[in-house]
Amino acid sequence: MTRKILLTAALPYANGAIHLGHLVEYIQTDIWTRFQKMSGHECWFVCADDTHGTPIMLRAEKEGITPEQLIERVHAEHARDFAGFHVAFDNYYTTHSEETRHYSEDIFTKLKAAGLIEVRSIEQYYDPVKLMFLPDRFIKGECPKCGTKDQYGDACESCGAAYAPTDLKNPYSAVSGAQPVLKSSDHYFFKLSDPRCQDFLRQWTQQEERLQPEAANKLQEWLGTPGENKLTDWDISRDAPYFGFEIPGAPGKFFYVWLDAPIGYMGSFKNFCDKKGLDFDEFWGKDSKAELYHFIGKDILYFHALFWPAELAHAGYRTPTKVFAHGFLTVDGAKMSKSRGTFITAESYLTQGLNPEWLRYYFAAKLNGTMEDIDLNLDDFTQRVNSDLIGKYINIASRAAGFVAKRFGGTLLHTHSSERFHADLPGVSEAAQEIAGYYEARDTARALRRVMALADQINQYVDRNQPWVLAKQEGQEAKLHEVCTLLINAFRLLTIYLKPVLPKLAQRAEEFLNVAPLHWMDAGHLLPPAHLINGYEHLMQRIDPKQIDALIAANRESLEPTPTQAAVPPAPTPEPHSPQRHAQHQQATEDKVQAQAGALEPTISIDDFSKVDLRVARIADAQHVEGADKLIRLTLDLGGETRNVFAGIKSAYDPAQLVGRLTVMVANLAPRKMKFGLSEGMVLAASDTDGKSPGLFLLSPDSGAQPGMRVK
RNA sequence: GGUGAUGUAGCUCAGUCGGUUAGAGCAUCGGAUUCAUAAUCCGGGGGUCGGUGGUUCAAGUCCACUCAUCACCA
Repeated sequence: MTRKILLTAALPYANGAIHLGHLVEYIQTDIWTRFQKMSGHECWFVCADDTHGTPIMLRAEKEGITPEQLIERVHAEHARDFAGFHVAFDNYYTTHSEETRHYSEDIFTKLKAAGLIEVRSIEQYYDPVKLMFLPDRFIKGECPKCGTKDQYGDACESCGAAYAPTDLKNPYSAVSGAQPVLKSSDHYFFKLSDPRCQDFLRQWTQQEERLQPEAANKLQEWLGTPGENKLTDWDISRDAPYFGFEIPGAPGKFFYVWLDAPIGYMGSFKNFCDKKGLDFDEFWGKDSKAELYHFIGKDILYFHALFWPAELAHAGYRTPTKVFAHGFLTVDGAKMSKSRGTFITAESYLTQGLNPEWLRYYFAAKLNGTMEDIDLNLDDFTQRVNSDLIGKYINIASRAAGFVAKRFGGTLLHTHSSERFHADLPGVSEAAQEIAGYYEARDTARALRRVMALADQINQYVDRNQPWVLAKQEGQEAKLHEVCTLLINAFRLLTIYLKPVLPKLAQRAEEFLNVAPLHWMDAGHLLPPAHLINGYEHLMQRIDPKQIDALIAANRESLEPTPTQAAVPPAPTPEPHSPQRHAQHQQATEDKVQAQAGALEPTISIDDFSKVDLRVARIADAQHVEGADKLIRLTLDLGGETRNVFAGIKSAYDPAQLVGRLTVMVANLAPRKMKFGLSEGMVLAASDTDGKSPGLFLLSPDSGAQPGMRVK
């Protein structure tokens, strides 16, 4: 029976490069798609760039381009990276499309008609300089719990406390540095707390095989017991300025990016239907019989297993058949790290000349359909790929091909060899069904273990029959021909089993075997008698450990700010939103630790330190410097003495907001003549050591300090 | 802090309903082999199954506690 299947992978955010962490998901989904297509089902795999939200808007602004230009450029980069790893989407679209707008408005309107949308006034931090409301991740300040400075508005990276941005002490805007003010505004909410949603989700999430058991547990936790009403309403609007879709009938209000992101699945598929002449409603209509699967990272389970099905169900659409969540990727047992060179982008992997199918194979060998994290162990990666793919699988073709070409003119045995095959290599063709079951269950690790066990069995067969001995013996021609024919057939079967994982290699193998593209069904028969194969060319190179070293080195080097990067400071870490954001967040935390621990200056004595005369200074005046890009002219009051200092802090501070505040300066620094005048000292400010993380932060003494006090 | 997971050989992982002496691949050591781009085959060594306690005729598996790691807490 032909199934109708629609698959999605999570939408990557149009604000950064695809990296190895992303690829876990796209490769996993691609393997499943290819398996279903090979099995003869009607299967479509759609995805899109997730293009809306504050981070995109600000990033474009910093680059001096429009958001549309930014997302178009990133779309091309993403599409290139995915193609490079043989991730074969049927449609790779964008959420910034008329289709996605249409379904966003449609779903919103229907939810509103159902009484599930409510307008409520909420108070939020507002940046008075930038004239915009600030998302949590764009407000920084001191952790209300442990006092650590420069923490984001949602959680403390030092003590792990979670809180509201309004809880932060001494908050400031990560966009302008200004102190935010509280301002109220009307927001639209999706009433997830409505009994209809709670009841629906309680039933939907616990349905058999809807979610993985671990995920269902997690949902149970979020939902609470019946009557507990743990779900709260979801804020789905954002105020202008915002890059996204304006809400119909609500000027200046936009759909929150997380509302239209999953709707982008529909938008992409609608766009595909229009190009292909497919019936959209057959897949998304309320009574659709088609299967709909979302592959996601475990971090966005909340959105896909709560908001999304609740929205769909109450807007008159079908809900997902299943949601498959996977874990995160670690490299050598640790979070990906730029300083260690393990934050590896898809692009660098490819430009370093590594074969994408190595990674596809390794990920597949690790993925088992659960939410567990998977580790890319670089030594294991090298050994496993070399041993499994080259030593075991490809070697089978290589061992037989020479004899077939030299002794039999490339022709296989002229008689049917099926009986002999099943007797000498029992189970090799029968394993097709078992392996298919593992693929279906997304347990590719088990599927590949099974395939490699078959490869071992086949290599043992070679050693038992010693074709190189037969080749030298009189009258053993027929036996040699038979052994080689069996081997070529065995190789063909393994190629079928590996094809979802290794599409490109399988294609080359098909050329060698001189056969049409292989389908799963083809495992049911062998090559015909007297089949002619082509000359063997080595199908895949081994991984040279030096290539891995070079890859790590290249990704470590990329930390050095290039001219382009220096001109375009990266945006603050955006709101948690997608696997990519999660990874960025991980990496930011990790690098902070690395910078502190790794890049310290050599030890100095207390006497050395005493030579630096640090003083508390009051900023008496601050002025823009005509003709200077980075400088602000500060007049510093040292309690009786004033100094003129040029500080390179224009990127982070507005002169007006500096006047009156206290800071710390080096009072005995040799005066320096600058283009704009004499600078008599320097003020102290913190910034990221590698210039990668944004922001520049002037030091301030605690209250009570007076201008002129010595800092020691 | 609460919750959900994970912890088995040097590394990466299997281990079903509790049931023989806990398995595989890789790595390592010894041997064989030379068709195959040093690829293959045979064999050996390597484990207090995170820890403690309990249930049981029997625990990697079930229970309690505990330690470590990861994630989530909208």
